[in-house]
Amino acid sequence: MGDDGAGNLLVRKVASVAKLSAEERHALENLPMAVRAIPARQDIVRIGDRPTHCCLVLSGFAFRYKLVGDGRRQILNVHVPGDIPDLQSLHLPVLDHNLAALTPLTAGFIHHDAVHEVSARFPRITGALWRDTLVDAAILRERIVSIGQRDGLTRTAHFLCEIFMRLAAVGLASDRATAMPITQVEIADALGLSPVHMNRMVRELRERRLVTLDGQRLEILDWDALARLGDFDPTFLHLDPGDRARRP
Amino acid sequence: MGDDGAGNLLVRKVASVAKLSAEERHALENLPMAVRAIPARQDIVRIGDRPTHCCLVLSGFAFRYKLVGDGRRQILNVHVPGDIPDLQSLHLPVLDHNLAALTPLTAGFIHHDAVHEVSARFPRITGALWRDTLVDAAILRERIVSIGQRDGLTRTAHFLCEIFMRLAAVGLASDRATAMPITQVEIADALGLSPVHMNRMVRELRERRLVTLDGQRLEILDWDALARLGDFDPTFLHLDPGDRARRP
DNA sequence: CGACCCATTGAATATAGTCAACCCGGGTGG
DNA sequence: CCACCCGGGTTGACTATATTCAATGGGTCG
Repeated sequence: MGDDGAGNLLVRKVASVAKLSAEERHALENLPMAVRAIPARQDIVRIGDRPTHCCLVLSGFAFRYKLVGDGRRQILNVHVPGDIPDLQSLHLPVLDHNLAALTPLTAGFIHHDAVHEVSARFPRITGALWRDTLVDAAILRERIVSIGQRDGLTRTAHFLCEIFMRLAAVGLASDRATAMPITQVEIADALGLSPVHMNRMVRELRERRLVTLDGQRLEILDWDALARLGDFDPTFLHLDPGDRARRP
Repeated sequence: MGDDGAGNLLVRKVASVAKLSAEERHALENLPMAVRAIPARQDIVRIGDRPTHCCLVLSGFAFRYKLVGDGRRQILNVHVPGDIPDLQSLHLPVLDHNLAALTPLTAGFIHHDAVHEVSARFPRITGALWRDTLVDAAILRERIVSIGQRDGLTRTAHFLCEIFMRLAAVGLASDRATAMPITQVEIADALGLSPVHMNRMVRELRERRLVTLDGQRLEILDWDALARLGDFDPTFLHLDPGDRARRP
């Protein structure tokens, strides 16, 4: 039941939207949750599945992806601690994409029934969860814009800004650096670029002294220049003012 | 209050998810709704706005889009009658994209308060509306896959399949044809292709005798071949079995 | 040590973008 | 009534961004 962080991530997420009553907080903290460790690169749920649980990322990164006819992979979104990547399975019974661990992961699995129950008792919790899926959609929209209209370099800069801000919003980034255990191949698959081209874009950003990125750690050397180059406007993240203040 | 179709579109959408009680049906049918006609190409709400109403498309097409730094436009999704394109404004107060009429449009505007109220009284209506935003997100995910991984021809074929099926699902397509008043420039902006290239893709589909498309009407000449070419699997539309049966 | 994954780089190629021109139909105004 | 204009569609020619192919090096882990 992990009160050492597990429930708190949920409480925090919901509390960032609506002030919680003691009752609501109690209900969230006591949601029955099965905590599991998942090795890197392992699928958690697959396209076509009918999940019975929601998956709350406790530590590590997860990602969702789809494969196309000729075997190529598109990564849809990367998920950081505090995210509930498959929340949509509450109302869309069959999964239309895969969810996998990007790094070694600990995740809490909460039965749909339990979520429905809390949600029925506390409308504001429903609202907060719904909102969470809407922010996910907003991120998807911005990704469409990036892939559809921005060139490789802009796209890459934008992505790094986005991930950095999302990590900062959950307290996982320092002023200018954060753990970022994601390979170039994976970023490439997320941005619709080839791995080779991705590598060149990363090199370019490095040579321009905007970031360092080594597969384990992302360091922002010049946030303003990076955001300008990446055409990055954080509105789409719908961060609350408190989180937004944490901008580097 | 338009019982001549207006409320019914809502009733139908919700009823396709959960069997409605007489009470629920009554509440939906009597949602106060301001019906307005909007000329083609006019913005309805803009990025940065804080909408107070939700917009239900009654007839005509709408679309959502974003502009990037250098003026290019990315169309995020096209909306058909029955859609509520800005439902997310219920929980995300500031809009992160624009909504506009693609064709002359009639739309019903329902105050957020009214939606919240019905939603508070009838959890299944909440669920159905939430679900609606989730299907929108599923469409966005598939769009990411298309733009990120599929070449121009595949992408175009996929898009035509998608739109056709969505129109068929709301009864707006015959066996093999449907009204489709969308220009090539708009399809191009939706798929992240240049207008010139879009034109060539349309020509190619026409020359292969898969579709005819003239800016007013889409006719499917060979659904199976088109779906195969477009790598189209309708799972992501999350249509209910009844609608799915209407496959051409 | 060898296998493997990831990063890196050069060279050739391809898909898609840009530029520019032309056509057509419909609406407008002289 | 006809000339003009405008939006949308169409096409050719050229260019560019990004992909593919191929090869190499550096870690890490059995």
